[in-house]
Amino acid sequence: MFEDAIIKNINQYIQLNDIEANYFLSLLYPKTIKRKEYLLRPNEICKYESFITKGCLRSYTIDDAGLEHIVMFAVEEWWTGDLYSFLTQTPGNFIIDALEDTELLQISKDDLEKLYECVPKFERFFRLILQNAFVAQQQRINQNLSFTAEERYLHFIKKYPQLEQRLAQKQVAAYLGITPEFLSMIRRKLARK
Amino acid sequence: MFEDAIIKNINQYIQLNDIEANYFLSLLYPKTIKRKEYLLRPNEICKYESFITKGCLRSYTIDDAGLEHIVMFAVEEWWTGDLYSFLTQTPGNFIIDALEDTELLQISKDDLEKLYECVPKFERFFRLILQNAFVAQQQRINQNLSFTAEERYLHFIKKYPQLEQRLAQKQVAAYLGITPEFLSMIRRKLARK
DNA sequence: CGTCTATTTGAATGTACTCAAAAGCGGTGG
DNA sequence: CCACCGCTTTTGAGTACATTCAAATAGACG
Repeated sequence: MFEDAIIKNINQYIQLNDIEANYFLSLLYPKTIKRKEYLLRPNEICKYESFITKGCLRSYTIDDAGLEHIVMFAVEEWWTGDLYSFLTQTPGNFIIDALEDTELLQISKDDLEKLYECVPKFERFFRLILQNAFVAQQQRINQNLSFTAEERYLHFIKKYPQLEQRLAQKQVAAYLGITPEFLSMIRRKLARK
Repeated sequence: MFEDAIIKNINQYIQLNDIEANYFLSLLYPKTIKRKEYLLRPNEICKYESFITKGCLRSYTIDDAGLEHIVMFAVEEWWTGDLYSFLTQTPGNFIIDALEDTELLQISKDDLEKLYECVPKFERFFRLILQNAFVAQQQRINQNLSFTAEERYLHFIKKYPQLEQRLAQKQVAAYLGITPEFLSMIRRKLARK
């Protein structure tokens, strides 16, 4: 059951009894999206935070020149969404679409607020999730400031070895902040060694 | 009183009664550090998260070439610390020092855990703080990917107009991810318009 | 199998860096 | 109060990392 995965995941952070777990599950909407379909279209309001049970998504922007820049990937056991848009319920900056056929469990802002009221332990759960995400982002910012493109690439494949297999190089380049051509050159150079 | 500032700040997010507020205040250690002194030395374990009542700090790394890269500034009403080091109580990656004479209120990890137990509302408080920090970081990552140095500079002075006044250009450059020389060129070019 | 997209390769270009030196600024002590 | 010292900022020339544009090749999907 897809519901098992999310409860198991949550139990790594907080302890839920059956009533709490079932209440939480009752708030979730399952959704499937196919590869290349949108979870969040440009300028759309983000109505749900989504927990991924299967598949892979990217959150990205498109700049004035039409180039895509990937802010995050999300795979199984990760939460995704445009948090700013979700919190403010105003149109966001990010676009989210599927890089693989994907299955999600979604929770709306109202239901999440209710959940915080009824089961305050979830405040803790999402605080812990956010702490981890904050630390990871801070490290990424530091790397973007400190590392060359080649160093960032080497760090990426070391940190997420399984993820690189699932992604087109183009997507990796858009995440690292370089052009696909330059990533291709970096890989050629590394392969010659 | 410096204690007023932090309670006022917290009351913007959660409602504390006097008992809760006083309990929280009892867990805080005041500290002052002078300009150029360290809050966190290289490879030191981060024992406290710190709320700034006066002054300005920077969290940064030094790369192999000896260059400094600033991950965040922190001024009045902000929390700072090396969250990874604080959570794991292992040596961290960041160095924190004061850019101005600074006054802080510090809380230890043990006391913070106690606080979460005794006053669970603080789970909510720090979740909300982290949400905001997460959103801000995500936007910064996107800008580092999408914008030129000039665009990043213009965005920075627009977003933190009062902060630029307090910082040496060198520090701004280390935050934007460029050399001081190049920031100087950007400013000259902008001034000519 | 054919079409469309991703990847590779190369040449020319641009953005930002390095190194070096001069000028400016702020704090401190005489 | 001025002079000096150290650090920051400015300026310029040469360089390196990464991009752009274009074309060829490879690969994925219907």
